Amino acid sequence: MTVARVIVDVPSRDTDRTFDYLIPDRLKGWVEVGSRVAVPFGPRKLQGIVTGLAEDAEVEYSKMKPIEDLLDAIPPLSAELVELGEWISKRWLCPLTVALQAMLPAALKGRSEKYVFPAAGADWSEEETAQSGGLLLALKKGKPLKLTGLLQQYPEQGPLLKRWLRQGRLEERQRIEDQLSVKTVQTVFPEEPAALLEGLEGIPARANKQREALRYLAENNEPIAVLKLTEVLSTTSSTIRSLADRGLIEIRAVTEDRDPYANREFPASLPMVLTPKQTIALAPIQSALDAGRCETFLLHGVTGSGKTEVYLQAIQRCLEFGREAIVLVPEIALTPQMVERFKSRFGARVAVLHSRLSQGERYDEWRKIREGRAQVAVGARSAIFAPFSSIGLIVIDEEHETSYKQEESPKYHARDVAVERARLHGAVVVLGSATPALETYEAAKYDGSETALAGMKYIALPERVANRPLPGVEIVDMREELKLGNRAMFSRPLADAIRDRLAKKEQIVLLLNRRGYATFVMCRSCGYTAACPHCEISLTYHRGSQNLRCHYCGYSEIEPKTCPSCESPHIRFFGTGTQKVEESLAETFPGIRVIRMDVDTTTEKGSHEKWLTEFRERRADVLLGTQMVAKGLDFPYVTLVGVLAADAALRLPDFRASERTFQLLTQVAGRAGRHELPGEVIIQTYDPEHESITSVQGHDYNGFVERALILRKQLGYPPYGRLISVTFSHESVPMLLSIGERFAIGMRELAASLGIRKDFDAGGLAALEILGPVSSPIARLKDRYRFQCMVKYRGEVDASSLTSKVLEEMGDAVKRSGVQISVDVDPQMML
DNA sequence: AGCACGCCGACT
DNA sequence: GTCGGCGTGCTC
Repeated sequence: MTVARVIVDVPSRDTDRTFDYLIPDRLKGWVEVGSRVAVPFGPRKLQGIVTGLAEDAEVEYSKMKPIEDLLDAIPPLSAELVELGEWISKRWLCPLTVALQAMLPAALKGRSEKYVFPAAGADWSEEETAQSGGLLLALKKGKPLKLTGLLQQYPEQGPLLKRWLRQGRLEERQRIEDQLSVKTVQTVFPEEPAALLEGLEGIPARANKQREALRYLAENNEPIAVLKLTEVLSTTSSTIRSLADRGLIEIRAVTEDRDPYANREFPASLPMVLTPKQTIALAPIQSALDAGRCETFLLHGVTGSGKTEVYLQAIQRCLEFGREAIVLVPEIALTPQMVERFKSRFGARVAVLHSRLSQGERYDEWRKIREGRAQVAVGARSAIFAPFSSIGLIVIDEEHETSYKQEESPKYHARDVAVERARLHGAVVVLGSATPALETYEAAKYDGSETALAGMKYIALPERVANRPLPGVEIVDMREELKLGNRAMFSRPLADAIRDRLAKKEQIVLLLNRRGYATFVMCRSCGYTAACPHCEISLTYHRGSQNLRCHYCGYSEIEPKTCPSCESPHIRFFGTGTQKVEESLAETFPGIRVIRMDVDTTTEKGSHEKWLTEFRERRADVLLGTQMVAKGLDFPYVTLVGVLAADAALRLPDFRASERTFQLLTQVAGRAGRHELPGEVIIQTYDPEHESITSVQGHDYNGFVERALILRKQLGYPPYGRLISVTFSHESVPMLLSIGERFAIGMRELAASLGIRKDFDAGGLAALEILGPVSSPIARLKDRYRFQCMVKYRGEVDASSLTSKVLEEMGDAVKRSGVQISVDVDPQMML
């Protein structure tokens, strides 16, 4: 007898295993690995995913319950994606259901809903019916009604409802419901014109609208949406329905895709002639595709070197073999401009997945992929789970971007998932960047790398297309500016350059590197700084709402007029926000047209695109923003890039701070002079000697990275050592410390018992080290104190499974203590 | 994660 | 006596 192994959708350690269910006869042959099912689980009903079919059950038959329902005719996940999910859950230590859930579009995250029904055989007296004030009548109609809805509609009847439920005269039944279904449109299918004209005779003389409709349909003899038809004829749907009753037309519900790009045209584009360098870069990728070899390439190409065209032609090749391709792009760079390049080349074969689509739109794009109507998926991080069946190529553009690591569970890195998924499909991976992550670069350049990326091939694209030069970079020492008496936000060289571009009607991109430099409030008399009462974080000033807000928990308070501590009126807002820069620009350069892009101006759907279009059409002189102006934009008239506060993020307590700064500066510098007009970059800093800044000047990626790698090796940081951070949080510190200590001791003991000693390799790196517990960089969050342990280990140690073993052993004690534990394997942000 | 079961305090 | 507080344990 076949049973289904099911992972139920309960994200906890206790339930992170399969449960066996009988497959009822009516579902035989339909339930497959990857099927989404509704199953009874204890007293409730849950959604689950079938991860296996087996002949023998793990539990005795009497205990086993049948699957109650199959939620989709075609399984939303393939066996391959289920396998990938299992790999993710092991690699990043999360419950399997969390990994599987991440692969489903939000529309399929079924929720269990409860409905109230009259129980079979129950009846009510007339008096009771009257007493219920209509509630009972509504229930007896048989429509599913939710308890919460009933309470809202009949607020007086709470006690009555409760009594009848308790007496069993009313009962609750659960259903698993999708958050949304396929969109359908009522559509008119007319008969042949001749039949329609014949039908005219049978229509009463006074039914003018029906005649009109018939004549219209005889002339335009094709299916049309009911809504559209009523609009064209300025009539109502009852007219149309009458025609249907006469059998002259048929009305059917037709599924319709919500195409987010429906109103846009994409002129077809043909493959461009590659430069000799591009041809050389493409060759090894193509030969791997031709031979069906499963290989990973790092395509290291400077900004403006034409990486995208290389991707496009590799995809072309992949499609010629009848295989599919996934392209990952950082969310922020997934602009219409980017999408257009893919749509122009591959037309309707492209599906686009990103977070600015509505849930419904995303579901439709997802279905296009699963049903084989699209062969290319372009999207942000989660597009790596696109439900293709035969992937030939996975491209990750700007592979160094931190947004490829998901910060919530499952805390996966799309780059690592891509390599694993490619392995399962025998596909080629291309990682592209002007500033590859150190991990990637090391794996591509050196044999014997121990990272998950080891064995990668390195391809360089060191020149811009058409021999365009990389922009000149000038570094301005802001301390000198101060000495010369310039206390403004803009140094003299930058101000001069801005004036020059305004005169020439060229465009400017200004980057305010604001990470670690948030606008905080400080009293100049006593040094008081406004901090969140729930988190150990300074509050950020928001001018629009005139309040102070905590970016972590959302707490807000009104801006203080005097210092809450010493009552001095000299309380000031420090730091430089984009708003302040905008004001300063307006003062310094009267008449300047500025587009400001930051979280405040781009939250609205579509606003991001709107601003960029406006800038492209040269309706503004300056594009001012944070990180988001640095990524992937390509505007021909931008000839000046200015960076304010280049060093702001350098002092963050994160070993990747200088790598990040270098990458950001190089990327933003790359926005200048990408077309005919040459570009110039001016970087303002208080730390002009810092390597991450000076290296940008010489466009010296390799030099910067080689030096950075030496440092990483000395300190045992990635890519040489690897990290797992384990964060403990609780309202009380002693509890935290005791659990944290137990974890650290548990890890050391387990490692020792397995013969993993704190022995050092040739580079002086310990095989496994447990640091902490120490207070987290964010010491308190939402009223919970936070401590963390860092597991630092060499690649050959399977520290993930050690960690998971120790945490499992501690399970009961942890549960009783109420301490929350969060594990981050390969953390990208140390904050 | 829920949800039931179970064992203790403050009310009709 | 009973309503309801939340500790503990299970879910095929």
